[in-house]
Amino acid sequence: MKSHLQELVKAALHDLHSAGVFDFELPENITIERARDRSHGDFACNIAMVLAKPARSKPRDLADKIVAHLPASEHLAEVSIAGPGFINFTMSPAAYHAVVGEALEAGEAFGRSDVGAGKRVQVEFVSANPTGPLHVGHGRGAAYGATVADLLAAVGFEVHREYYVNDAGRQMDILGTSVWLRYLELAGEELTFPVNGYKGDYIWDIAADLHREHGDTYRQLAIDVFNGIPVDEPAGGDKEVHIDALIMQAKKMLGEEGYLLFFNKALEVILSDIRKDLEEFGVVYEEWYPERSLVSSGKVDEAIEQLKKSEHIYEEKGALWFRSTDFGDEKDRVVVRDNGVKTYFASDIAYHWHKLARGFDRVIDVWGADHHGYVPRVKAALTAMGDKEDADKLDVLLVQFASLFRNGEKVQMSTRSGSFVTLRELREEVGNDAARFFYVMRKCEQHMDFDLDLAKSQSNDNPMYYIQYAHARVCSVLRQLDEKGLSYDRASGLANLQVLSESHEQDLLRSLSRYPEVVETSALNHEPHQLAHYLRELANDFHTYYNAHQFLVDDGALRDARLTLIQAARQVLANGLGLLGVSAPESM
RNA sequence: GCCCCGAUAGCUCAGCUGGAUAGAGCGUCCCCCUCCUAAGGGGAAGGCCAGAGGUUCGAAUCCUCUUCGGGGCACCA
Repeated sequence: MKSHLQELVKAALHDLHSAGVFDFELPENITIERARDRSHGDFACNIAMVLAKPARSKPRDLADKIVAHLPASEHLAEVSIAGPGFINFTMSPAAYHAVVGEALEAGEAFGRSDVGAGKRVQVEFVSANPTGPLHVGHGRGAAYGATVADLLAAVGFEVHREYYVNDAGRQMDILGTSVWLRYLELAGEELTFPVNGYKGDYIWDIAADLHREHGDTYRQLAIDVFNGIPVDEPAGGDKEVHIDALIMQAKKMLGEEGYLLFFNKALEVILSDIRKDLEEFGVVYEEWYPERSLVSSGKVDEAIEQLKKSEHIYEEKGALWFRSTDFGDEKDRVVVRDNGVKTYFASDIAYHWHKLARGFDRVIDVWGADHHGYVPRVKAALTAMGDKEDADKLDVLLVQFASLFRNGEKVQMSTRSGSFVTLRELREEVGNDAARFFYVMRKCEQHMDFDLDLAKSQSNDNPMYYIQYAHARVCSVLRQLDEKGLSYDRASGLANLQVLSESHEQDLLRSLSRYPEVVETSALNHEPHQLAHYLRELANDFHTYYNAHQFLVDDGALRDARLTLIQAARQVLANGLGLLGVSAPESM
């Protein structure tokens, strides 16, 4: 509907332009908005006020001219000029009735569009280090990223969902070493577990597996393992130095093969757990991209070479620095440490550089808001290696923290103790549907209070149940047809939509017609919450209608029309919930 | 100190990228099942859009400053 009106206004403007009324360039985009107030019609256009100045004309006079040049359209019932110079459009009943037919005919495809056709977009999200199970913070990134990706796909983009696996680097070494130490304990050694080691139960599980499979093959005496290792923090030492020394010790005592056994086992177990967790959450990826492959394929070195070519690299205090301040970063960044080890940032530069080389038109990263300081340096690197245009292809969406609330109190989370709330625990407690819905109900830059009790409650307090219930109610009504011995004929329903004269029916039709617009703006703005809010409004329209009128009436034509209308509503509810990764139950 | 995000009804939040009289839900109060699931619906009350300037036909929305929350400022990942 909206795009139709834009075409009409555009045509009128061109008409006026060629008639010589305007001597300036016509605007590319014409804003058409839904009128907030019904008395202003269905849509409003502010173009006359926008162009009043360049046209050296009063807004209302200009509006008069535009209206006079509007092409005729069967979808338009009325056009009027109001207020300071708004052009208000009222759509014809036929325009709304057409939506019902479209929704039923297109089915699951209704609401999809092709505005993104021909464009490839990559969405990278979650990408949590594979050092333990996903926790509730990752959950928000997962739900948000997956929904943004699905929305983009719905409006025609070719979407590539990717998980960057940080399977190289120090954190992974700490993980492998932690598993080995637990293995030693299971083998009967007594030792003091490092403060900085990973302490979760899952580490014990992995160690137990290895001990079962390999017995005491990799056992060493604790006294030997800790011999010469600088003391840990509780003993007055430095926990970082302590753990680094233990890693070196593990590598030395286990040999490359033995060390890799522990390292890879830990990685494999945890990664497959993460993968399973996400799959159960309805989140699937086209690709799991390992950091190790970047290193082994030489892409990290290539990236550093490329940076050197760009002459934004210098050496100082034995380290190699990228002069990111040339591109607006607040300080320069180390790429290769004085010990010759490349930083995580180096991998990340290579990774993002390679992303662009893979030919995506847009690259989206979904990050936790705590990584915001990282954005300027990554963009700086991309600018240095290519140009500003490359850097502009990267969109970093920062997701703020989510706090869980139970019984009105904040649930404390701590990774330190290893007793954090995992995504899996959350899913088991409130269900996948509620988790997916609640995570995207708020826009991503908003801090979120996740109310566990509300997510579980089966009442209209809970917006997800409210929406699902509307869907189930339509299904229930259709089931009653047989029981009541009544018939339904869709063709008759579509042909008789003009009998739907009740205000509740008008409201529902109006809401249904908005759906394609909502999907598009939600997708292009990366704002799934808009869709969530829309669905609540649509469900409200339906419930109100349900309470005010009987659908299974004796009048056949009216019954067919009403059932056709609510089936269109059911389709839109199902499609919208589907895009959010939430099920649309047929009965509740 | 610097950077990012937020501040809208008692509470949790929308507000369609600058539009017409600021909207929902919850909570409070009143009302609606001999009727397709009351897991529902209707109504009332509730606001100096944190504060102060600015930009223009027009500001909750854009800019500056201030105040208060949250997060971040490594040769960690």
